[in-house]
Amino acid sequence: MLVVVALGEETKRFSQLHAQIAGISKKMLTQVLRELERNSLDKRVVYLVIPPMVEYSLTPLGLTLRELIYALRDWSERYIEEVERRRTEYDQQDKTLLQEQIMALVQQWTEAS
Amino acid sequence: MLVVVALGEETKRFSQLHAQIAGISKKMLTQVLRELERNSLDKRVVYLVIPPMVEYSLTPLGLTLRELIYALRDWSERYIEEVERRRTEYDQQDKTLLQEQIMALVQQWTEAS
DNA sequence: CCGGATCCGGTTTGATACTG
DNA sequence: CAGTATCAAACCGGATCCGG
Repeated sequence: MLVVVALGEETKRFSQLHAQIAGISKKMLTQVLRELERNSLDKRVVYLVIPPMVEYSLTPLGLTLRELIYALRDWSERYIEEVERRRTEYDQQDKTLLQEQIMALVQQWTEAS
Repeated sequence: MLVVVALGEETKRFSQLHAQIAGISKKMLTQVLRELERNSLDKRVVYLVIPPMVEYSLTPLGLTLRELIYALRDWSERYIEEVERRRTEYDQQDKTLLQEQIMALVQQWTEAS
């Protein structure tokens, strides 16, 4: 998905994509690009020069999918803060419950001794 | 994702969801539902009865996400055939190449002997 | 009925080195 | 530059048993 976003409107080279997508390995990038190509979502053009040059671009089909991915990205950007806030609450709630359970155990122990 | 679609508009019980989503294990369903709950995308209501009864429903936030998921589902339904057709072509192309390579090897071998 | 806990094989991934 | 090859490590996801 990030790959489709990274491709954007333009044709890009392998190393450009690799630099643009933080933390992806060459292996994974290759794998994803090949799979997209297989599904005809992107196009791969190899120039027979030295050093090698390979360009990737979205197909018309890929472009239609990109719109949806943009919508997802916008949703994330809009709600990411709320989700993270809620998640923190949820996790702390768990922590509170755990504390209560521990306190209960301590109490039982003190009563028993 | 399928879980969000399955939840739809209504409140549903665990076993309903489990029956509705083909091939998901209880473990996975539980895991997904808990993660969604953690991100406040669904709500979990436990009734303290025997046998247990647990109901799940989408939160307002979850409802906004559901719209996007519907869009993705529609995209899939619309283009799935094209993608599969292209994929088949792509794979057969590979097979053809492989055959050519094998033929070339056979030729070399027959020439050598 | 709705899970939690544990084990366990298979897939995926990262790291590293290498190549035309 | 744009990958491929190989191996170890991490991460699932399923199967099974248990428990309120």
